[in-house]
Amino acid sequence: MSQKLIAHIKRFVQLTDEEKKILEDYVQTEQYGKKEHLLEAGEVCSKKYFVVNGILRMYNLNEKGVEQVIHFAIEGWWVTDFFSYNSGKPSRVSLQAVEEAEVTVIDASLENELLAKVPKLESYFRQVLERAYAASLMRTHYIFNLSAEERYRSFAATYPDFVQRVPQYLLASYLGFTPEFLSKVRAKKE
Amino acid sequence: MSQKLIAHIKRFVQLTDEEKKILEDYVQTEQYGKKEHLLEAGEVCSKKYFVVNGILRMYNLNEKGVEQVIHFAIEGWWVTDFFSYNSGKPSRVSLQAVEEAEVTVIDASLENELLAKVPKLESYFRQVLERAYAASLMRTHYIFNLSAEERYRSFAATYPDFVQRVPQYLLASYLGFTPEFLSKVRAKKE
DNA sequence: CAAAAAACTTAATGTAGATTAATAAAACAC
DNA sequence: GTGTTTTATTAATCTACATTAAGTTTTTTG
Repeated sequence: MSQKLIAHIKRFVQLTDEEKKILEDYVQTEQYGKKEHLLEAGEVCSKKYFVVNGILRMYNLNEKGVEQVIHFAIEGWWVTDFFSYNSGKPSRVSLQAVEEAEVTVIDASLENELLAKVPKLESYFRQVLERAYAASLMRTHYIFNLSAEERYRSFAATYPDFVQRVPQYLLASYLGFTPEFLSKVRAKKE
Repeated sequence: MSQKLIAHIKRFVQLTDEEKKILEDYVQTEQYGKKEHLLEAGEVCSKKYFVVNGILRMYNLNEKGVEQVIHFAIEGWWVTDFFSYNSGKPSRVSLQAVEEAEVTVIDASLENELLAKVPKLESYFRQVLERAYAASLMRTHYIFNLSAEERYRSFAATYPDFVQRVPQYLLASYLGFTPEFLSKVRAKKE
């Protein structure tokens, strides 16, 4: 198991060596190539993914058949479709590696057992979710209060490296406008 | 303490009578009149609120000084500003009762103690957050994939009662368009 | 219940960003 | 390294919704 997950957990709760060992028994590492899918819409999402390296995107299709990026996950983020994961129903979203990615995985069938053995992880996941939820609310706020151009400039200023790593049409989709528009904005002045 | 919180918790974890008693020692009930503030931007948000009755809104001011509704909380929802709550820094959002509201409150200074005594609540809050987070991601998806008019119609179809209870200009703000536009949409056909 | 404030409506005008379409440049595959 | 696919650019036209502003209805308050 990657040390990155251990390091991440350490920022929220302190595990004993014993607990770390137990954790290692319950997670696996997986590798995905560029554009490979971790989950396709229609399948049940039975795993939670921690991104060790690379970038994932969660997306789905709108009525017009256009792919809409709901979310990016980068190093140090957890992703899953909680709707599907918790209900066992087929997912309506897909999860794909934008670039080559390494992930640490926990399976739904094992999670409760793990959490029972290492209750500190309940606290860890709760805290991680608090941050993710707060960030998601803030994103909504930005969507409504910034123009498309402002959204791009503010995002690019906050995540300059990320903006370089990800294809422009995916970034445009994530920020809620067209690639053509992003192209125009970039032409103006970087 | 209201039975509604107990009932809500029961949907996620099973508390013993002993645990319920402990919980009661750590929470309080508060009552807020219409338009009364639970939290004002600039203050530190040191509480988590569970809505027993009524409607709360979380909002902040954009650069133009216009109030933007970030979130509504109705019966059975928890709200807080996690940024402020977890960091102790002043909040940038306000929390206000839209209509007379009764809330069950837990204080930040007591929460860890309570969670230590009743670890099941870690699990409860984790599960509640998973839902809230998933809902927030879905909202983002709707914002980008539905037109303003579709967003209103879909929201009104899903929450017909809520749409009646809340002033139109707040609903418009929450859905990300102007009250004038909502007025026009409603005039067309309900 | 009268006056003031708050919330809602209507209509004219303006604009950010979508759409379409065609071309160009990268990235990929054999 | 040449052909093919994927991604990015540019420009003309179009539209959903914002803005402004004036008027109306509803709610609140003393």
